[in-house]
Amino acid sequence: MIETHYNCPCLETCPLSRSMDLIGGKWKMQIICTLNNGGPTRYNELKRRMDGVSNTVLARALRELESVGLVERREYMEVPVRVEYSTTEACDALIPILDQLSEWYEAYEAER
Amino acid sequence: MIETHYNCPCLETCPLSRSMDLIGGKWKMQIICTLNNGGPTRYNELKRRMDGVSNTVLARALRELESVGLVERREYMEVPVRVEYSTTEACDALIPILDQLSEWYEAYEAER
DNA sequence: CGGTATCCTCGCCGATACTG
DNA sequence: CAGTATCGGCGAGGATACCG
Repeated sequence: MIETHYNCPCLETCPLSRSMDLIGGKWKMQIICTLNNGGPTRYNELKRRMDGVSNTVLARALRELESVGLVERREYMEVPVRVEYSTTEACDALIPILDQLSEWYEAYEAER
Repeated sequence: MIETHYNCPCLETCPLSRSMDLIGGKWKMQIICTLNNGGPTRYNELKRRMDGVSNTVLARALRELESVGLVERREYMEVPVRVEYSTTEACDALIPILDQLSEWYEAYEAER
């Protein structure tokens, strides 16, 4: 019998790892949840709701999420300027999966 | 109209964040995938299949996964000693969700 | 209001050597 | 074989000040 290599598919191209590259950071899931719950949200309002995040970090995470198409940034030419962030369709498709992950954790914790 | 606070549920007790505490590190999902694909696996065999992980890091991740009940460690009193790692039931319940996350990524990537 | 610029810290990750 | 001990770097995360 020839020794087969059951190498983990989670190497360079693993879609699971790639997913985590997109939503893995410390705040990204929280941003997604907040935008999903509250709809389009202005920058400072988002920051208030996320209690504890700094400007540097929140702005960076938002830019990254926007650059990969998970969050949409809309700038309204008012004075003072108004900027609203919201989830994209690609992001919305992710929500049910995150919900299941939450449910899994609740069940996991209940049995411990 | 009273201003309601749609504060993100993803604060201290958010099950989503707690899930990530369990499986978030750099290698943990890969360990889970490998054990799920290959069944009970010995330490060095696991290390080989995970191509690139060091002893320090793999052993640490395995201990953490074991301590939270996602991975089981079985030590057989042979000479030389044989140790096999496998997924627990709680971990198995997670697999379908991770599969969905992978599928989401494939769809996401296809549309970009 | 909605950020950027700058600097810093801390802990994850890892290489290497060693051991029961 | 299956790890632990030790040390180090490096980058995500963050505090603070400032800007268009």
